[in-house]
Amino acid sequence: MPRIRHKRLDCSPGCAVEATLELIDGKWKGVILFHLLHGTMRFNALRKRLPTVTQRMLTAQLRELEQDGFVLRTVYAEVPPKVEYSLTERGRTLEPVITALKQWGDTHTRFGTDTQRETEPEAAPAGG
Amino acid sequence: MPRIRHKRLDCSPGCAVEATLELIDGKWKGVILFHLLHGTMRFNALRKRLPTVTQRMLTAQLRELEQDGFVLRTVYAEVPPKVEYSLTERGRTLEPVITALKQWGDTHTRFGTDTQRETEPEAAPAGG
DNA sequence: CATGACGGTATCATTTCCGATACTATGAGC
DNA sequence: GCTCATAGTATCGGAAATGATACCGTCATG
Repeated sequence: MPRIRHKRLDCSPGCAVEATLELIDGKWKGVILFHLLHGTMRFNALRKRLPTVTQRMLTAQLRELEQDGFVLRTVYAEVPPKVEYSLTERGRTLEPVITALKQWGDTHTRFGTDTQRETEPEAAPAGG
Repeated sequence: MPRIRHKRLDCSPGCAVEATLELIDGKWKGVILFHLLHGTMRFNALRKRLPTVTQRMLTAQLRELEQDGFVLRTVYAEVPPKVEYSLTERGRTLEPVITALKQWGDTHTRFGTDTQRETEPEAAPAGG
């Protein structure tokens, strides 16, 4: 259970902030939750949304999210395998949080573009 | 700069979510921001609010927050030293985010009590 | 001189995170 | 038998985060 970072959340009232942060932290959870907010997705569909995540990591994050009761994992007895991920009711309660996170990012970071404009020289680090 | 976790935020629209998360992540940033929302605080005052944080960590988190433009560090030329931390305007823009985090925590975790009150047998799945 | 208060900094060791790669299982198609 | 597709799992190694502890600098007090 690598998700436990605080043995004791001794942080007075602000504690609730940390408690929440701890649950949705983890490098990919935020985005996963965000995508799942829009509907059920299969494992590989999720992977396509997260181009740089490894299979191992995606699985790990999904498991933790499942453990925390945020996502539901549905396995279909088919071949090839089919596994769907969706939010539980508890997972949906995170919507305002994810939304706040998204909105802030949209307004205050350079990632606030839903529709990538190809006319923008985004990442163009001179390689030499 | 230890706070960079994603080399590339290739996560489609949800990217903004991660971008924001990255800035307020860091084990203590959330709580620090929360406390600073209520007003300027001195270093040791902050420490008292975070009983389990080490001096080293608190300093580190504060520096990152400062680097990211969220907090303002004011040093007074006195002895013994006096350093005050307060939110910048940019820092205040995080208020809705912190609030959403706090509210979710208040409602869905056992830390939702300003005045410790364990009369709430929260539905704890994964009973370990 | 020694101690205390305040706010740090430096160093060391451990824990945890995360990526790369390889292996598993099954039915379809050739 | 070989390859493809899907969804994982197992193992190894390097990087980053975090904790513990000791040391720094200054003025006041005794």
